[in-house]
Amino acid sequence: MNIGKASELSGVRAKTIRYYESIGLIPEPPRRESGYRDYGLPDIETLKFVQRARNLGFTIKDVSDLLNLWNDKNRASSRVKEIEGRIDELESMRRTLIDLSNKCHGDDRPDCPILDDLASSLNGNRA
Amino acid sequence: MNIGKASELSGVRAKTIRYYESIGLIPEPPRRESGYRDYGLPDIETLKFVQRARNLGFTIKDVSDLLNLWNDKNRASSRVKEIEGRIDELESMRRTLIDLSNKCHGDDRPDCPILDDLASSLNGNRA
DNA sequence: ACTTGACCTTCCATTGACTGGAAAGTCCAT
DNA sequence: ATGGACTTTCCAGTCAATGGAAGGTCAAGT
Repeated sequence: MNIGKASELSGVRAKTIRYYESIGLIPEPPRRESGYRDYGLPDIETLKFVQRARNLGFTIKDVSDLLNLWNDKNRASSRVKEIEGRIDELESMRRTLIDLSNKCHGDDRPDCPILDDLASSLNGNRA
Repeated sequence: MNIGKASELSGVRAKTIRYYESIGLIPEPPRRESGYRDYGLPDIETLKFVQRARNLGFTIKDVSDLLNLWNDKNRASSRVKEIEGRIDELESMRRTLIDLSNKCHGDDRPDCPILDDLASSLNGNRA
């Protein structure tokens, strides 16, 4: 598939995919006759993983290490699934906090209702 | 206290503290006769908060919003304590993953013992 | 009083991780 | 065969720091 599709499926901008390739974080995909990059489904998984780790504030170096680990151990250890699950949780909490700050912006009431949303979302994650 | 002490207590580099001040993320502290910045304990709390949020991948803009929220609602809502607790969890998980990738570096065994550490640390967080 | 070394100041340059835009090539539907 | 949406490379700009130079301050030691 073309870079545009890969971008759409992975959630990583085409520009950023090329950048990740340029710094060696992800491997160079094969090219078509035209010179267009050609990605497969495993590449999408890798890109998603990178995306999630970067969103959580890991550096490119960190991600590179995590990626090696993930490639080595993935499909061999079910614990990697746990790591992924945890990353999912981190992400959703992060988003919750961002929503919180966006929606509550300018709302000075000490009992801002978004805090209720947050509370239930947090309970949802924990329970 | 001087910027060095503030840096030590907050975990934010002196350089970065000045930078945060320069972009208006944190207020300008009073100066001594010498021109030295003079910080108090509440400033340390603010810096710690900023530090934690930045480590989790929030942008400066996000942090600025979260900081407002935190200032407004803090000491008024116990739910902010929940947010803080969650941020603590996020941080420790993040560190666990970084340790994982550092320590397992070069270790190809499919049963890398660090994964055991991770598993128990994750269980510790969940239970 | 003077020196030494660790601190502080500002300012400017550089880094890391993108992001935007130009200029040009490719693909495909009308 | 033409228009529009894709793709390519390359170079410049942004954001969030970080490094380093040049110089001022402070407390301790001699």
